[in-house]
Amino acid sequence: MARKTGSHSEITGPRVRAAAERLFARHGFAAVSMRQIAAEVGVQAGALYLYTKDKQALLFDMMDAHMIALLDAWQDIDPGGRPMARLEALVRFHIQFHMERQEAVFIAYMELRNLTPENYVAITERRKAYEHVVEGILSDGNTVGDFAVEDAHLSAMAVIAMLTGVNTWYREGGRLSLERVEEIYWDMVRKSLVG
Amino acid sequence: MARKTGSHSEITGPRVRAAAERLFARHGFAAVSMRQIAAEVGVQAGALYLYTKDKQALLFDMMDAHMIALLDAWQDIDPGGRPMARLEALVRFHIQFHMERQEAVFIAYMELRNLTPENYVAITERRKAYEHVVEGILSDGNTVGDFAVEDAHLSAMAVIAMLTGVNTWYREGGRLSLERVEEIYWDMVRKSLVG
DNA sequence: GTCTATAGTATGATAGAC
DNA sequence: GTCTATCATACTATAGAC
Repeated sequence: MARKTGSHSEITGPRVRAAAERLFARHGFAAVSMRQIAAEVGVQAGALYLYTKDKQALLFDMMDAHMIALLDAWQDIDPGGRPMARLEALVRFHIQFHMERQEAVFIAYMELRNLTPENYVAITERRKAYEHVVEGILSDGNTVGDFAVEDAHLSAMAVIAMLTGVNTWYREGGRLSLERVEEIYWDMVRKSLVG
Repeated sequence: MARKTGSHSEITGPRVRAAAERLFARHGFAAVSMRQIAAEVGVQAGALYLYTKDKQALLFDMMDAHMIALLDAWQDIDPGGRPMARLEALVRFHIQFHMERQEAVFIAYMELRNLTPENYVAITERRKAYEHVVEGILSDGNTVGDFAVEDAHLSAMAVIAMLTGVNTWYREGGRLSLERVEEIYWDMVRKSLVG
């Protein structure tokens, strides 16, 4: 019992980050005030600075955590083996991971321009690392004959844009289950990459 | 010579809209002040209200004009005839149109959440009209045997996301000409939609 | 048509009481 | 750890001079 009564650092910290993520996703980083975030958490504006250096750090930390989570999760799931099998796993993983974190994904795409130059570089590096994963699978697939793409980088960008686009239109409880969506997207992706 | 000396309404109005578009695209609607727009144009902040009702109207008007331009331009270009030919025309048109108006496209996607509820509905209706164009071509293509898609709406959304994604990575003077990019994207789109 | 001045309010961040 | 109070600054929009 070394901790003081009334110390909620481990509870309030995550709540601040969650509130900021929700509000940034809904209204945009620039449109949200520290007072709004504080109100959502149930503390005063000044108290937020116990959990974050400033508003910029709040944004950067959540974007960086998101990108790291994306890269780590793929590392864990990557089945290895044939490029065709790896890409199918990636398509399903990408759709699931992005649908489960709609708010973080939204922020990661929309708020790049609100990062300081150094923070922008850091996040862009992480994004490139993910794009490189996809590009690598397509290149390998070209080599072993699983795919026949003219330009692995272009095709990687096309595939990523297509998959992330699910977030903009899919709504739970609609006509199609997410599993069905994964199925059809994988079918489209596969066909688009073979001779 | 009915106009007063010093009257520049027809000149300043468009300059205000152009400056706003440039600044909103670069920094985001919420992050841009009326003072910044005025400075860019070379007038005082108060003078902007001669050319727009308020900041919201500035945003809505540019988004609405963009969506109308998109729909009108396709109407003019649509070759009719077989769905396969129409879709190829649309793929090339979409890439070209969106690449030529990067700032307007960026705003149309990013600033939806900064529209008032009524304005949001209006823009969303225009967007749906465009999506309906693509979906219609795919449905017709299913009927006449040009395409074999399981769900025309899903495939329309997938195609649109893929094509608009070009804006996020293509840079003029890079490895590939835009014509080459159109070629490869059309190849991917076509293959993804046939048996 | 554009200016200056200003009303009224909100902002990010900090200092110091408890 | 959280509060209140506050600094210094910025904001949108309007009024009224020219």
